[in-house]
This record gives sequence, C-alpha cells and structure tokens, in this order.
Amino acid sequence: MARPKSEEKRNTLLSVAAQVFAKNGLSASTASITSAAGMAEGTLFNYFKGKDDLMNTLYVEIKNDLASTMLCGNPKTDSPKDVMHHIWCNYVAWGARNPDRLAVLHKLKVWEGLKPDIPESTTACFDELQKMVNNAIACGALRDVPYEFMLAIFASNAETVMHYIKQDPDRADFYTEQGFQLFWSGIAGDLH
Amino acid sequence: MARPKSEEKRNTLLSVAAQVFAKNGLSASTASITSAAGMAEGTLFNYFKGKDDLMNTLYVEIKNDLASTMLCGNPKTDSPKDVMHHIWCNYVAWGARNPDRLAVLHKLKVWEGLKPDIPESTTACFDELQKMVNNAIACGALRDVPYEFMLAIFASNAETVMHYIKQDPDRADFYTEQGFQLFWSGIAGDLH
Amino acid sequence: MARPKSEEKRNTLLSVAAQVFAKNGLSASTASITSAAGMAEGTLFNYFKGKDDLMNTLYVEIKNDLASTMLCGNPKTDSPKDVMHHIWCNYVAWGARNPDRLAVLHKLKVWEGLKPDIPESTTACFDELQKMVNNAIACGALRDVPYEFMLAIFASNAETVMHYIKQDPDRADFYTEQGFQLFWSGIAGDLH
Amino acid sequence: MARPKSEEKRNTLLSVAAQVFAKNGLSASTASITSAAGMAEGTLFNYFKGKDDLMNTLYVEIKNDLASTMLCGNPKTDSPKDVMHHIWCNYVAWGARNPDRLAVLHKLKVWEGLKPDIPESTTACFDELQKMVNNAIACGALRDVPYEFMLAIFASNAETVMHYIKQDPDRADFYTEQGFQLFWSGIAGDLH
DNA sequence: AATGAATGAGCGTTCATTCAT
DNA sequence: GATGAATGAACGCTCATTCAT
Repeated sequence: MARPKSEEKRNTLLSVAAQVFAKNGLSASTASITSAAGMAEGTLFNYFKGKDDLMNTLYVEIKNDLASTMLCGNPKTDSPKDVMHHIWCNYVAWGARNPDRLAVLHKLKVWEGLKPDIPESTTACFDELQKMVNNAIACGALRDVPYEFMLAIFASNAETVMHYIKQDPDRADFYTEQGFQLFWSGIAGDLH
Repeated sequence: MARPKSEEKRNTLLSVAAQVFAKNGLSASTASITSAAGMAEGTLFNYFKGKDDLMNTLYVEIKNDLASTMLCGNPKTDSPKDVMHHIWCNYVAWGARNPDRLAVLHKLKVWEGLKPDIPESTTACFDELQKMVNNAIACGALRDVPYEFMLAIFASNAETVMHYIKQDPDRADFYTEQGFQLFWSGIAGDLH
Repeated sequence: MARPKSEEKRNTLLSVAAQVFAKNGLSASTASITSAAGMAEGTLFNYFKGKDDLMNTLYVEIKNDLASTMLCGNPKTDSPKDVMHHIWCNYVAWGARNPDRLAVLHKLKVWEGLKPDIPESTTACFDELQKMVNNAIACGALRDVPYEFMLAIFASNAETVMHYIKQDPDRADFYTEQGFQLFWSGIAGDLH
Repeated sequence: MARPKSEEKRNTLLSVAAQVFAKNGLSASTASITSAAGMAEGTLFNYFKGKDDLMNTLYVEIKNDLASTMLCGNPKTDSPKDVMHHIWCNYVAWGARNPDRLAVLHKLKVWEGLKPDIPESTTACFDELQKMVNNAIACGALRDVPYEFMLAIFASNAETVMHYIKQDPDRADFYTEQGFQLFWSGIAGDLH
C-alpha cells in the first residue's frame, strides 16, 4: 500500500463533523467539515461514500460510544436499582461531557435519510440488563411494563436531565439524582 | 404583509408545509410546498418573509395548537392528579391524531435557525397549572421538583408514549395509562 | 402566466449550445453555454431537464432541421435520379451552410447517453422516397439493394463530400457533383 | 518515460482503455481503466503523460493496427479491382472482429483534443496503392477523382457496411459484397 | 516501478428569492 | 394579490493528477 488510509483521519473527520453539525446544523457543507479538519474537500469522500454515509456512520458511532459508556464499569451488584442507577449516571455524565455529540444525536434522530435498522446492534449489549429487568418484574420488584417501553422512558427522562444540566451545569448532581428518583419511583413495583 | 388578504391561503400554506416537512424533512423546497398547496412558487413569499419565517411561524402555530388542545375541556376538579391526567390524555391524543405536526415539531426543535424566545406565549396558559402544582408541592402531595423540570419529564414521557402508539395504535389506551402511571408514581409525594 | 417561457430563449439556448459544443466538444460546461447565451446559469434548467436533455433535444432538433431541409423544394419529376440529386444537393448544401450543426451531429451520434429511438420520427418524411426507390428497383432502374442500406451509403457519401467542402470550400460544386455521380453510378441498375 | 519497463502493461492499458471507452464513452475515468486493467490508479501515469496522451496514443495505435490489417496478405495481382476488393474485405473483417476498437475510433475522430497531424505515418503504407490508383485513372480504368476523396468514400462506405454487419452478423458476406459492388461501380471508369 | 491516498479545481444541479407581468 | 421565469450563490461530488511510501 502506498499510504494506508489513516484510521486517525477517519476519526478526525467524524469528530469534526459532530462539532460542525452541532454548531451549524446538518445542513453544514461538507467543505466546512473538511476545512475545519484541515483536509482537502475531496478527502472526505475517500473515507465516506458521501455526506449521507458520513451522517449515518456518525450516528452509529455516537450510539455505540454512548452504549459502551453506559455499561462501562458495571458494578457487582444484583440490585436492579443499583444497576440502573449506575447506567443512568453514566448516561447523564456522557451527555454532560459530550454536548456536541448529544446535540448531533438528536438532530440525526429526526433526519430523513437515516438508514433504518442500522441502530440495534447497540441494544445487543443490553441483554443482561433485560434479563435482570424481567426477573425483577417477575418477582414484583418492578412494575409490569414492557421492557422496551421502560427503556424508552429511561432514555427520555435521562435526556431531559441532560438538557437541564446543559443550561445549569452547577446543579448537575441535583438533576441527576432527582431525575433518577423520579424515574425509579415510577418504575418500582409495589414491594418497594 | 402583516395581514395578508387571504387568511385561508396562509393557513393552507402552514398546514401543507407541516405535511411536506414531515414527509421530506425540513430541507424540502419551498417550491414543493407551494406546489402541494396548489399555489405558485412566489405566493409563499407574499405570506411569509422567507422560508425561515415560515418555519418559525409553523413552530409557534403548532405549539399553540398543542397547548390549547392540552388545556381543552379542563375538568372541574381540584385534584392535581386528575388535572394532570386530563392534560396528559389530551396531549397524547393530539399526538396520535396529528403525527405529522408532532414529527415536524420534533424536527423544528433541533433546527438551527429557530428564533430563540419566540417563546412562551404558550406557557402563559399554564399559569393555573403551575399554581396548582406549587400548592401540591407545598402540602406534600407532589415531590419537591422544579416545576419546569417536572413539565419537561411530563412532556418527554408523553412523547415516548406517542411514539409507541404510532407503532402499535391498537394498544393506545394501554400505553396512555401505563405511561401516566409511571409518570405519576414518579412525581407523587410521600403522602399518596 | 407571469412571464411566459420564451420560445426564443429556448431556441437561443439550442443554437448557442450547438456552437459551443462544436467548438469545445460535448464536455463544454453548461455554464459556458448560458454565459455565451447571456443568461444566468440556472436558466438553462428552466428549459431543459438537464444537460442530457439539452443534448438529446439538440440532436433531434438538428436531425429534423436537416430532414426538412433535404426534402425542401421537391422537384416535380418522376426520375429517381433527379429526385435523389435534389436531395443530395440540399443535404450537402445544408452541411456547408451549417458546419457547427454538422459537427455537433457527428459528436452526438457517438455520444453515450443518446436516448435510443428518439431518432426515426424523421424518416417518416421519407416515405415517398422509399416508394419511389422500391419502384425503381422493381423495374431495374436501381440495383437491388436494401432501401435502408442504400440510404446509409447515400448519407455517408454525402457527409464525406461535406467534409471535403469544409476543407476546400472553393471546390464545393465539384465535390458535390463528383460525389453524386459516384453514388449514382454505384446505385444505378443495369438498364441505365 | 519513453520506453517504460513493461511493454506488456502498456499494451494492456491501451487495449483495456479501448474496451472501457467503447462501453462508457471517452468520459470514462482513468480510474475505471486502471481498475479494469487490474492496476493502481497511478500506474497509468507511468506509461502516459496524462489522459490526453493515452487517448491520442490509442488513436494512433488503432489506426496503425487497422492500416496494417488492411494491407495484410496483399495478393499478387495487378488488377486494381482485385487489390481494392482485398483491402475492402480486410477492412470490413477487421471492423467486424474489433467492434470496440472501431467504436473508439469513431469517438476519437470527433474528439476535441485529438492532436492534429499525429497524422498519416499511416498513409505511407498506402503509397503503392496510390500509385496503382493513379495509373488506373490515367488509363481510364478508374473515374478521375482525387485519390484522397476516393479513399474517403471507400472508408465511409466500408464503415456503413460494418455498421450493418454489427446489427445483422448473419448477412455479413452479403453486405460486404453488395457494399463493394456499390463502391466499385461508382468508382469504375467507362472502360469497365 | 508500483501504489493509492491526497488534492482541489471544476462540474451539473438545486433552490430561496426577486420582480416583471 | 398572484404568478412563475429569471437569477446566481452554494452545494455535493468527481476525477485527473501528484507524490510519499
């Protein structure tokens, strides 16, 4: 190979694209991305088939980043509440640390052109969580709610929290804990 | 141009724009909107300063529609739970009835170019609700959570419900009630 | 209508395109055409779906022009030789008068992207000629050669003549007559 | 770069280029050629100064191939008719055997960018033919027509024949002979 | 000599907006 | 007021060419 395609350049493009899209919207030009990345306009197309491909790739990349961050450092505990609290905190902290990536994620989620069915390689990682949740439901520790639905509420509540933290970063911990308690109280079964 | 001749044409443009934006994204051309509305390309600019203006106007219009729908038929009851349940149901039903407008609302919310502080002429309508909530918090009927924050959780949960209803319309009632219970259990104070 | 699409502008575009293509090849940019026509870049696309459409339209337009020119002023005579001589002269004279259009015709004929089956609306005009040729063959006045094949030889010989006239315009008449005699001697049956 | 290492690679490039140009037009990318040839993009530029050079070289190469094929196996006869018939058949047979090269030749002939006067190293081979023709004209065996002009008619008629053979290969012999008779009858002097 | 990633000028096309009718 | 042809800046993308490896 004359010069191998550099993984680093690819990553730079993705991360710069996230910043540019966050700042200027998805309608930001590919030229503005390559220029911000210090590359020639054409270089982007060596790494991605087109703008669409870049955007879809970015979507997957952010979702994977988020998913692995959420599960990172899983505590050795059998308590569903503790496990979910851990994940919750990881989630919210990631959002606070990566406001650009979070913003882009939201934009991409409502983007026409998002390839369907890219998504759920992600959720595979959550198998263990699902098992735990189902067990907890069976023994009455959790309200009998569809797993997917619960997860969606979890996510939307967490993102509401992130939204508030972005506007008022000083009270990050407050919102994080308040939010989780709201979620948990809603979800917890009668036994607790 | 403040009060154009035909209020009807203006409304047609807004409602057609919502459909077109929902289907094809905010990048849909103004020509595709006027064409779908059976008007000439230039006509749009007799009613709106430009595409941006159309979009901002549409955003406000949808938000106002939603707000007034939510409060519509307010039940004569002092129970915060009943009041919120009533609003919740109105909200969810509106979303189920107006999937296009809901979709556009989501797209516009993450649109760069949304004029900030178009704002909350909307929330004025919710003054009474706010008073009720604050009273409920004071007497322990509701968890002590910032009003705005609670509203945001309320909205995001409701929208999660709408999302599920869109995919599985037959279980609309189930999701509506499950969702509200989750929300209410989370929000309710220790007294209940 | 606000301003009707002007047939004149359309014709200007076609004729300027022929000149530009003749001079710079089919790879000439659409911008170079509109600029030479004194119009804005976008205007071309009001009149043609795209560059391909312009080129296909131009091809048809030139062929039709040529065909009607060839048949123009048909002499009242029953002699196949006289009729073909008349057409031959019209053909060659057109080529000498319209070197650009002739050049573009040649370029377009070998252009990938030429829509198939556009062509032969043209040949309909030649029905009478075909009848005459077939009669002449039947009575031995013309060699028994497929009509289409004979026409093709006719055309290619005529274009060879045009080619020579372009390089040596002073001897136009000489080449025209020489060429026709070559063609006619080849095609004539034994009776003549 | 005059004599690159691998003559074979150079020839491969030329012959693959002919196929690709025939199929996709002269606007085919250099990358598509090298890729079809199983080489790296840059390799083409080790053998040719640029795309233009490749195309001009290809033009000359095909013309030389054609010329030597036409004269190949020259029969020991003094009859101009037999000699021309021999050449005619070689010509037509070459075209039927090499439709791609024939197609490219036509495309290149109308290509802007063809270097003028690459020229007629080719025609040198035809010196003997020219002598024979001039003699035949002098003694009345051939019509008194400029040699170059006669050659052009010869070529255009032959190519018309090739065109018909391409569409109807089963009647190749028929068209070949019909075509030659047409040509010869046209060209022959009064003595025959 | 061979490679292919990097380059950036140039292209066809779109589209919000203007304005003559 | 309604129209839609005219406009031209801006875009995504291609591709011949270079050159570090």
